[in-house]
Order: sequence, then C-alpha cells, then structure tokens
Amino acid sequence: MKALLRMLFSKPPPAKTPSFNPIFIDEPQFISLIHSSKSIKHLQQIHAQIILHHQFSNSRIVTQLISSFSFKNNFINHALSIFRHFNNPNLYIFNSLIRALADNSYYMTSISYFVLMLRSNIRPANLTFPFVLKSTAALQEGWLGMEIHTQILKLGLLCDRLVLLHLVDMYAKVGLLECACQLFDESSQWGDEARSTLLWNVLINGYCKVGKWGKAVELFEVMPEKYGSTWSTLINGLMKAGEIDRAMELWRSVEERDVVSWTTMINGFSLNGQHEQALSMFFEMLEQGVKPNDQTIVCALLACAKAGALETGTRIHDYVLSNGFALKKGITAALVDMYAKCGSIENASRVFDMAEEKDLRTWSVMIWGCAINGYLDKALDCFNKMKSTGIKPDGVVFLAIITACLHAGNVDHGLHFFDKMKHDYSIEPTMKHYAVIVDLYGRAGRLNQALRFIKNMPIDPDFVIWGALFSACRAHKNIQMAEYASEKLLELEPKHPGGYVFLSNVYAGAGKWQDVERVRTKMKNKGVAKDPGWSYIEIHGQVTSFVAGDHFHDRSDEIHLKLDEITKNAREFGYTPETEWVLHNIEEEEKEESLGSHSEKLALAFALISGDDLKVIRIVKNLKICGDCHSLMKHASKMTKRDIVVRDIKRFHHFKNGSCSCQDYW
DNA sequence: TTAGGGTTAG
Repeated sequence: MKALLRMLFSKPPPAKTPSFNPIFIDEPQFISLIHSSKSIKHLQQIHAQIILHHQFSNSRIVTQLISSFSFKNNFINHALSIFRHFNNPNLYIFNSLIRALADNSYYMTSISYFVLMLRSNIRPANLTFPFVLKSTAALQEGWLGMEIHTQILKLGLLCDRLVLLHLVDMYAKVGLLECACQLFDESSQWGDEARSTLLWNVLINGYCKVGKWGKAVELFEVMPEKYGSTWSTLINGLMKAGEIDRAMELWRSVEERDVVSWTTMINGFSLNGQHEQALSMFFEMLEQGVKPNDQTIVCALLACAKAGALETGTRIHDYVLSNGFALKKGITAALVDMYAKCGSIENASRVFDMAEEKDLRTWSVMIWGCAINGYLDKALDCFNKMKSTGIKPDGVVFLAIITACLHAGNVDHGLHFFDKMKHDYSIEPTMKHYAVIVDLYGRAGRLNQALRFIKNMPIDPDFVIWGALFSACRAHKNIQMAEYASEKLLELEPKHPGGYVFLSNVYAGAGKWQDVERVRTKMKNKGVAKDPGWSYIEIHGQVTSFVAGDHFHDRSDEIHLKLDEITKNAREFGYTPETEWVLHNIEEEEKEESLGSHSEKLALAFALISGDDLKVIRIVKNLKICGDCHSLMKHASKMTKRDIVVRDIKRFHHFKNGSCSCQDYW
C-alpha cells in the first residue's frame, strides 16, 4: 500500500495528456486507496487521480469516494459535487449520497435526493430505506413517513427486517405510536426472525421518549428475550420521567451491568440534578472494575461541570490521561466545558490549546467558557481564530459571542454580531438570540429600545424574552414597564412561578407592600410555588448542596455561627445588608435574617469551617446571585484573603480582594 | 454482494 501511495503522489501523470498514463491503477486498488486515506487532502488527491484515470464514471469507485467524504465532517459538499458530476447516477450512487446526507444531519436534502431518485425512475432497494427513514424521523414528518411506508409496501420490502425496524422506529420517533404498534403486531406474520429483539427495543424506546414509561415497562415485561440495551433504554426512560427509585430498582435487578447501563445511571442522576450521586456512581463503577467508555467520561465530566466540582473533574482528567483514552473531540470538548464551567479558564485554555482536532463544538464550548467567565477579548480572539481555520460559526457560536458582549456590558459589539450573523451568515436568529439582545439593551438601561426590539421581533416573544425585559425594569426601577412585562409573562405561563416572583420583587423593591401581598395571595390561590434556591460546593472532592434556610446539615449549628461571625466582621468593613432584596413586608431585623440564610452564604460558611487549606472557594448557584450576597462575598474575599468564585445561572463572579470580576454589572 | 441495526450523549 505504501509503495502504491508513493507511486501515486510523487509522480502524478501529466495533467494535460491524461491518455498517456504510465501508471495504471485498477478498480480494487483505487478502492483500497480510498479506504486507507487518512486526511481530506489525501482523498482530494485520490479524487484527482480518479479523474485523470478516467474512472469518474465507475460507480463502485465513486460510491466509496462519496461515503469517504461524508465520514469527514464539513466535507459533505465534496460528496454532493461528486454526485452532480456523475452522469446517470444509479441505485448505488443515490444510496451512498442519501446515506451521506442523512449521516451528516442534512435530512431535508437527503429526502429531496430520494425524491429525485424516484423521478429518475430508479427503483429504490431495501438499503435505500433505513437512511430515508432516519431522515424522516429526524424531520418529525409523520405524513412523509406514511408516504414512504406506501412505497415500501409497493416494492414489497416490508419483510426486510431492517426496513421494518426503521419503519417502526420512524413511527415511534414522530410520535405515531399507534402506527408503530400496528406494524409491530402485523410483523408477527413473518415469524420471530423478523421480530427481532431490536424491534421490541425500538418500540419500548418510542414509549419512553413520549413519556409513556408505564406502557414501556408493560411491553418490557412481556418481551420474550431481554436484550442488554433494552434495560438501558428503560432505565433511561424512567430517569427522564424523574422516576429515580424505579430506575434504581430496575438497574439493581440487571444481572450483568455493562458500561451502557452504568452510563445511563450516571447520566440519569445528572439529568435529575443529582450530580453528587452521578459522580459517586461513576467512582463505584471504577471500583467494580468496569471500564468506562468515552461516553461515560463525557457524562461524568458533565456532572462535574454542572456541580462545579473542579477537584473531581481534575481527578477524572487524570484518569483519562493515565488510562489511555484518546483525547478525541467529544472528551476534549467535555474537558474544556468542565474546566470553563468550574471557573478555571486557564485549564480550559490549556486543554483546548493542546487539542489536536478542534471541531465546531470544541470552539463553541471554549467561546462559551470565555463568555460566562467575562472574558470578552479572549472570546473574540477565539472567534477570529476559529474562522481562520475555515470553520464557519453557527447560531450557537454567535449566541456565545453575543453573550460574551452581554456580560462585558458592550452593547455595540453585541448588536454588531447579531447583525453580522443575520446578514453575513444568513443565520436566522432563534428565541435565545432575541433574549440576549433584549438583555443587552435592558442591562444598559435602554428599556425603550428593548421594548421596541421585542415589538419588532418576527416571532412571538416567549417567557424568557419578557423575563429579560422584566429584570431590566426591576434593575432600573421602571415599575410601569415592569407591570406590563409581568402581564405578558402571566398571560404566557399562568402557572410559572417566575412571573409572580418577578412582580413581587419589583413591588418589594419599591416598598409597595400591599401589592406584594396581592401577588403573593394570587400565587398561593393558583397553587404556584417558588423555585427553591440551592447552591453546590465541593470540598476535598466531596460535593455538598444547600438550600435557602437549610438546617439539615450535620454541622448546621457551626455553619450558622460562622455565618454570623462573617456578617459581623463584614459590617465593620462597611457591609450593610441590602434588604431591598427581600420580598416580604417584615421588620428590618427579620429581613436581615431572611437574607442571611441564602444558600450561597451557607455554602461559604461551610467552606470556611471545613476547608482551611482552600485557596479558592467555588460555589455554584441555581438562580441569579442577589445583590446582598454579592456584596457580602466581596467583603468576605477581602477579610479572609481568599478568592471566592460563584457561578450563578447566568455567569461567573470572581471575587478577589473586595471586588468582583463582573464589576457589579450582571 | 458497491451498502443497512439498537443502548448511554454535550
């Protein structure tokens, strides 16, 4: 093979006289060359040779070429261009293109080539349908699925077990479970061979995906032979439905727990916000001698990222390095994400810089990391570098870069990128993009512009949009506009606690206690409960969570004593509790007490009594940090001479020597 | 046979 490659690339045949060709390469040689090609450049050279050797109408070779190009991300256009230059494409050429498009998420285009195939009077075969159905499922187009079903019937291909499998899968994925069930029942006519365990699996998966896990359990129980993955599917379904205990019970009953079932549990705990359990499950798995795969590592790192568990994340990073895991794109992106979300942008950058392969997602997590940590310049630098490597930014990258502008308070830059995305890249903004722009205007106090922007949006503003305007009104004390926004919020989601909490916050801020009471009563009458605030802290690799007013911790008394001490000392440095952040109409002293038990403060006190050697105290909070806690953290960082890092729902606050990286703008 | 499968996933 090496000799053949050398022969090919060192002495290409003269381009102008292709008929005179001293080196003859036959079909099997070309095919094995394509299979062994390592880079895109290599493939392009082989493509050139195919043309020079007049082999461009050889469908066996071209089929291989199309699939090879499609395996490399971002090169699907090469596959398309090869297809377009092929005269009279046959079944194989069509199949390989349809597959290439479906595999690269170009679902619509793959369907359109399927249609073209039919119009060109080329009869689809069994191997055409798995990919066409995959695209249909992804597009969520049930009617299209039915049309294709008819085609399959006409061609008599329903008895093909994989065609049947994909058809049932498609119906389950587009939510037409009755059709899936009917097909499943009818399939018994072809015997057990056709009705494979996988077919059961697909149906059970379908039920889980629409949240009908009860039905899934029923099917599972009557299933003749239980396949490993079915357990995982079901456990995953139960976890997604929040049925943690049932999932655990089922998982315990699995005799041979494989990597996938462990990963499902780890991921399931994480999905339910139980990151501590997710991580202890991961370490239990290691203790039991089960080797994690890339996906397990990604899930475990994700749990660290969510809980802000830097120490544990670093431990997993060490594990990855010493156990021969290749730093492929998935793990790299997860590591960068973990370090960035744990507030360690230095380590995130280090992993990122060392990564051999950087895809859109790797760049994307890095830019997000810069954004939430408040490094606009670094985010911009990454954005430009990414473009120079030829990767085109997508909507998510633009969202990250605009968010970076938001946290840096740079309105003009943010608006510039928003326009650039629309006009230069033809990316249609999503609700999230609009929300960031509203936030951008709102935080800068440009409330009228924000409102005008919302009114001119081409899509109907959702809860988040009005919420962003609302927060801005609150910060800039515009009660009239806040009331308007809150009306919109309550219209959209009358059961969502956010709308009520927002409104009572505004009234409380303005001292309008009667109005606060009115909102609170309304909230109670409608049975709406406020989201509890919680915080995570990791000390010596152990994650602990606190909720506001928490007295459940073993060392609760000590924690509260320590907190009193910090507050007292802070007062001597000029800290006064900012009671406007309390909702209730209560006496000043009580208000102070209510503020005093916010979960991030409890976490801080816990860190101070248990981690003498902690140089940096890292806290993760599920809501936005309140002004009072923000103020106390600043004082605490100065008094204790320790850095305090708080990640709230929006961004990072790095407190150092009495000031915060957000410059009090958040 | 020029080529098709499910489970965990940011």
